[in-house]
Parts: sequence; C-alpha cells; structure tokens
Amino acid sequence: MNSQFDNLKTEKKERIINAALKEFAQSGYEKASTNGIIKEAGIAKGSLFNYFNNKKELYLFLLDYVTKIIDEIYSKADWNETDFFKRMSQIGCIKFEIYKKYPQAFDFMKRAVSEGATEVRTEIEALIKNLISTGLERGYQNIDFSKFRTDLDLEKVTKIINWTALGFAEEQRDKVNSFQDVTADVLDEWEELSNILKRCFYKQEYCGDD
Amino acid sequence: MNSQFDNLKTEKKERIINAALKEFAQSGYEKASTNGIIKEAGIAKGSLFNYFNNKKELYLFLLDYVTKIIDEIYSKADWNETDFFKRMSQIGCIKFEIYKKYPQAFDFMKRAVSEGATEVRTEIEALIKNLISTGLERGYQNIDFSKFRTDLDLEKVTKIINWTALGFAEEQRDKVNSFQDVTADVLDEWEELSNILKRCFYKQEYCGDD
DNA sequence: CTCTCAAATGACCACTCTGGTCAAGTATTA
DNA sequence: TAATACTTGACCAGAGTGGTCATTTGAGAG
Repeated sequence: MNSQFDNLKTEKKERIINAALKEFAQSGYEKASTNGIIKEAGIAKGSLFNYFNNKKELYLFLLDYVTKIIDEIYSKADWNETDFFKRMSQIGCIKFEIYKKYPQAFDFMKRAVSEGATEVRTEIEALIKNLISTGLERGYQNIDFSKFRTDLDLEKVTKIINWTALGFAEEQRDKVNSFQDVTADVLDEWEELSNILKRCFYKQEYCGDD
Repeated sequence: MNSQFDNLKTEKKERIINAALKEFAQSGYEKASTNGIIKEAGIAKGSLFNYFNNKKELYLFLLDYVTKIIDEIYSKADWNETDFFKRMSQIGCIKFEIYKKYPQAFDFMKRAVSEGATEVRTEIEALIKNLISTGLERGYQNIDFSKFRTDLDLEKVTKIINWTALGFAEEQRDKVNSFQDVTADVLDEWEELSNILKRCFYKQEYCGDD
C-alpha cells in the first residue's frame, strides 16, 4: 500500500475498503474483479492502482487490515468481567460495531480461510497458523465457569451457547438486510435468549435476571 | 436438458452434477465457468453442451434437481414420530445422506437465494415464493410440543435447538473435510448434545435418555 | 472381421473482460 | 500565475468466455 491511500479522507477510504471486501468475499481472490471494485467504490481505475501497486497487494492489505480490526476486539473488551453471558454480549456488541462499519469483514475472512489461489495462499496459511498459536480460547479468559451446572458437559454447553449466538447474529443480519435497522431491539432480544440459557445452564443461585 | 444426459451412467451423471453445483456455489451464476465445470467433471466441452443447450439451462436444471432432492426429505421422514428430538435426528440423517451424495447441494441453494444475475433471478424468486407458500413449518408437523417446559418461550427454545443442530452440522463438516470420515461417532455425539437439550428444555418427566 | 452410428472429443471462434499503464486533465496550494 | 499533487478513463495485450462442429472413438450387430 502506498501512503497516498492512508492520507485519503476516511469516508473514501472506507468506501474503497468495503467495495474490495465485498468483491473478494463474494468472488474469491482470482475471480474478484478490480473493475467491480472501482465501480462499487465510485473511483477511477487509475486511482486504485495508485493506492495499491496491484491486485495482490490490495488483497494482502485487506487481510492485514481486517486481522487488526478483529484483534482490536480483544483490546476493547473488559477482561475483568467474569460472567460468561456478560462477556458474550460485550464481544457481541463490539462485533456488531465492526459489522456496521465493515459489513463484509467477517465474510471476507471466512472466504479467505478457504481461498485456493496460490498467489495468496501462503500468506493466508501463515495468518491462520498465527491465529491458532495465539490461542482460540482468548475470549474465555478470566471467565467464572463455576457458575455453570456441574451435571452437564461444560464444553458442550458452551458450544450450544456459541451456536445460539451465531445463529441469532445471522438472523438479525437477515432482518437488517430485508427490512430496516432495528439496533435497539436486538439487545433486548438477545437478553431474552441469554436468560433462557442462563436458567438452563447456570446453577440455580446464578439464574437471576442480572 | 437433453434426454442424453438422463441416459448417462449414474456415476458420470453425478460427477457432472457435483462439479456444476460446486462451481455455481463457489462463484455464483455469472462468474461460474463452464470450463471449470468440465475440468472438474472430467468431460469434454462438447459433451456438456450436448447434454445442456447452454449455461442457463444447466443452472435451471440444477435448481430443479436440488429442489426435488430437498423435497424428498419430507417424503422420507416418518411423520408419525411426535418427539421433537427424534424428528430432528431423523431429518438430520436424511440431510446427511444428501450431503454425502451431493456435498454442494445446500451451498448451491444458499447461494441461489442471494443470486443477482438477472438471467436466472426470476426463476429463483418464483421458487422461493413457492417454498414460502408451501410453509416453512412443514418440518414441525405432528410434533408433541407439550413435552416442553411451559415456563420458557417455546419459539425461542426451538430456535436454540435449531441453531445448535446447524452449528453441530457445520462442525462435523469441517471435521470431515480436514480429517477422515467419522460417520459412526457423529450420531453418538449428537445424542449427547440432544440429551443436554432435552434435560434443559423438556419437562422433567420426559428427560429420560430415550 | 467389417460396418454402422451414436456418443465423446477438443481445436477453434468471436467476443468480453482481465489486471495494469499513462498522458492528459483537474484541484490545491503558495 | 505557476507549481505541485491527485484523479481520470481511454487504452493495451493477453487470458478466459460461452458455444460450435468436423473429426475420432468404440461398442454392438451382421
């Protein structure tokens, strides 16, 4: 990336980033079209190739950029919060903020891990290896698991909660895309879901609604 | 579709179908390449265009084909089974059989509903409208919901169970892709998960492990 | 063994789209 | 006004597109 890109107005920069994320997420590296990107971003071909020397550089920039954004989740969260569900909604909120700013960021990453193009695969694999080594359980740091019932397999229970969160997130996303923004209600609805889960998976003395 | 295609050996037919499903699922209608399909299927260009007059016809054939396969789920399931979890594993098993035969069938359909290509969009929209009108709750027919606890919102509880099933399915899929086939253990593992869910969501008298 | 004929092949076509360049044009600054 | 910085889109060679069709193949019949 050229320093010119960094000096762009934030609005324009994000328009370009989002256009590129969308194209790569939808089409994969090889079939993604730079023409598609400039059209969506509303800039000229020449501009794009002033900011980035070539397609590969653009892709690797995005890979790095999104990685950093996702890493920020861990610096923004409050690691003193020991309650599993409060931690989850915290991280959920941070992710939602990311989604509002870069709607295709997570899709881009998801597509990246199954990217086949040899031109960028080694870089992606390095990134994945790095992610795994820094630990997949970062998000569970300092959680008080003693609140959970002991008669249920803890690992499976946390999986169920995670899948619920994932499914809920996707449902909200479909809603937002087809109707209007509903930001306010989302939290309430998640609260209701997590109350059910708490009542089922926490020991009785921890089931109080907050 | 030409009758020639129907008269092909099953093995070859499925090879072509799977190759095409994969290409369309990964790339969408417009960016899907017929060259990619014939390469993956191991047939000549001319053959493909003997079986199907053009790309659009091939795509619409697949759309119809997969729709019929998915519809078969409903004819194969035992609708006298009233237990929610037994019904779920039944349908899960049927879907797994489909997945083994046509690994990209569900991805193809998922991509189809967000397909933008004008050449095929009207057909897809008709199909979606049809799906919605035949009812989304077909799968819940004849289920005995009285087994569920009455102090929890039933709609939310069934959502949680569905999201769990979805998440579990995806997890298994990742496993199969990266390691070896593990068909046998899958059912056991699902059994353990659904036992947890039963114990949490069913009235006490129905929690017995089958 | 030859003849027949349907099925399979891949070289070939016109055309579109690709990633990338660069001379000319427009803003911005001093 | 002049100098500088940024933006533009026409343009390029080459790759890839959906689709065709004359030729080759091979199984079965006589």
